[in-house]
Amino acid sequence: MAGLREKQKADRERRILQAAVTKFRADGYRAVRIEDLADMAEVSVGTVYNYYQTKGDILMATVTMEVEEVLEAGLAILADPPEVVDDALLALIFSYYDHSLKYLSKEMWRNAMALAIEAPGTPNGRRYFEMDQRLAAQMSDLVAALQDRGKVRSDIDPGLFGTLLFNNINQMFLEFVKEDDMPLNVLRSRVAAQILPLAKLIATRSLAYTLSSERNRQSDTTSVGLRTFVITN
Amino acid sequence: MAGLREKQKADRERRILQAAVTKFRADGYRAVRIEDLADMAEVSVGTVYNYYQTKGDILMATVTMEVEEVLEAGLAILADPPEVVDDALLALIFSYYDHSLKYLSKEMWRNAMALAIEAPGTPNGRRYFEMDQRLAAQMSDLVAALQDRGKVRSDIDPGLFGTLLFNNINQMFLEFVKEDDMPLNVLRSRVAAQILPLAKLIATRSLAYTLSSERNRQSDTTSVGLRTFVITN
DNA sequence: TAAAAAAGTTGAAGTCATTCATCTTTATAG
DNA sequence: CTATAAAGATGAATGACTTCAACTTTTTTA
Repeated sequence: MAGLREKQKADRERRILQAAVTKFRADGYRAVRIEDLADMAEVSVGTVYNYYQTKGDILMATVTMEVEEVLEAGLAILADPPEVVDDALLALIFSYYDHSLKYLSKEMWRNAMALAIEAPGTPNGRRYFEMDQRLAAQMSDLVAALQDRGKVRSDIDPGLFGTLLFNNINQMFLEFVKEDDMPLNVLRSRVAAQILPLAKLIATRSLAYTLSSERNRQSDTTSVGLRTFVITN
Repeated sequence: MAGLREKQKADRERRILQAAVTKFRADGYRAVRIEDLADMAEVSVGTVYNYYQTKGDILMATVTMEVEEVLEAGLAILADPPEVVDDALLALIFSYYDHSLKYLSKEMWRNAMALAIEAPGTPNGRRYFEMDQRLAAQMSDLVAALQDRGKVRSDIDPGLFGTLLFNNINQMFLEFVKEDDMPLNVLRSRVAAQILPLAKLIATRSLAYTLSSERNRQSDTTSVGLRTFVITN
């Protein structure tokens, strides 16, 4: 089965992708020419195009690689999430962010996002938005898991709330990659500031709460909800 | 003052922009070559580049034109907004949407957005995000105006809430331009579904409400806030 | 194992955005 | 009004992505 030809093909594709990850990060997606990748991968320009349809495809392949790993890491957190809702949500989100620059630079992310918006109907565009959806779904799964354990109120729709969370962190990630100077810890603290009020809103009542009056409960819930709205986005 | 040279320059720039609006809409931003614009404007390729630094600049000039008119139309609504909060917000938002395709096609919007994300630090990128901010500010102004008239609760921060609204309608607009097939009325109804619960949340209490008990008020507010969260984004 | 077919590689050529040295037009000075 | 200077227009040249007809290598057939 694994004939010579198959082996050579797999090897060439691997070398091209490896060259892309290395060069794109080092010199920037824009600055790297297909010829540079071909040279490093020891193939011709034409061969690069036998494996990837466009330069954008090569970028999207690295994005896919990155996101697959991010989803993998997310599974580990889903399997055994922290007890407290705040911690659980932030653990998943921070694991996303911490992985996000493993293969991709900010410049690469910007170009990938631009590509997806520019041509949403192409295979690349669809693929990007499909990955977004898988991430949003994982977020929803976490909310559902927390709900199963009684940590999240039962009147919350995990799918809708997960999507809301994801849209938020995605928007913040966009602002992060837009600013070359912004360090990861600024992103982290901004996200924490936004997520914590939301987490409070969906969490089941604490013991301290249960002891307080019905009227106070309502009042508290209202003010938290409102504050969250104002801070959100 | 208005020497021959000045007149010719203004005329050439006008012709180039006119050619861009026409051709970009008819054939698509991607498909139109600078040479096509030059031919239609009766100048040379080099001259196009004397007036606009890049092809993206020409696109951004049309976006600017569009948004300036949108802001202008928004001012009229701000001057005398509908009485009811729902109506006022939707009037402004729909006026944005209705104008949005006057000069630009969806394909042009996609390319402009992609451009702004890809190169946020360039004059073009900054310009795009600055226009976003002006629109968000107008949204905030409307909320403030409604608040002055006692239609919006005084504990709402108009700036933050306007930005929240804008981020939402902006995201929905992105989804609209991503789908070539989606008609404007689908966008309108999606936005209405999202905005109405928010409007209810910030509107001052109706007479019926004022007559109800404090406990009911809190309860009602909470549930509206929650429902809104679940629907939002 | 040798010939034929299939699969894959190659780099030169095509296309389009962008640049720049040269030429033309307009304004200014004498 | 002529000569000089300043401003601006021009299109051929450059550089990068992408395509494709010709060439090589691998596999299959007999």
